[in-house]
Amino acid sequence: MELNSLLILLEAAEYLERRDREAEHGYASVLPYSSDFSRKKTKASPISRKTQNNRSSHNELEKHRRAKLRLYLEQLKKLVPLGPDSTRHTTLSLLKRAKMHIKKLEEQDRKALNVKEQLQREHRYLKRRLEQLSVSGSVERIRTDSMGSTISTDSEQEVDIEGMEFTPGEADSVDSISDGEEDHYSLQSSSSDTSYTATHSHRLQPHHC
DNA sequence: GTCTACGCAAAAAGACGA
DNA sequence: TCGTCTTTTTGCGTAGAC
Repeated sequence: MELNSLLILLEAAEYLERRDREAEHGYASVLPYSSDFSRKKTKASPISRKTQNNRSSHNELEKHRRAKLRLYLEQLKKLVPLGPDSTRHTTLSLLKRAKMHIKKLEEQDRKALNVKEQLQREHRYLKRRLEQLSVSGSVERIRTDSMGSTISTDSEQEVDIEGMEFTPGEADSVDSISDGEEDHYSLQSSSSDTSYTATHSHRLQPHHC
């Protein structure tokens, strides 16, 4: 359905709601034509054939307009979950439901956006850490090579995880991400030459800039 | 300024369930 | 029968074309 039509229908719903509310409270409804509340139909005077033709064509147009409205309402009915009590729906109840449905979808959208941003932040942080680790890993390798040491291997990298902080939310999401991948964050030396063992099971605590 | 087309709202009439 | 909702008819306002 066209967005414009939906918006029109929602405006109509709000207008009807407002009118109902105000009727309950006993004050005049807000009409688009605020200066012309007392627009009454005058008794028809004898009318010419031309006027009659105009009237009937106008009636016909009005019929088309209502048919279009009905069509939009039918289309809207297919889009809006009506629930089990879908025996009888008035135009007003359908429009109210549509309004609620749209609000619900907007809320879902907002939440999904938050999660997405959170994951993007985590991704950026982990990428940075990976770069840092690969840089410090090669520096360490160069250092140990020049000293002739055999302590460091490719799988042995000291990870500086001090001073890294996650917010509770981020920590949780890291938890969920690293489930079953605990050894990504727990590095253990397996050097056979020495008894050196470095186990880091600390929770990662990144700083946020 | 007039004409025309269009849309909206009010009132009346019709339909329908409790 | 009464209340509520929908449909029909009609008058009015407004924008655009001329």
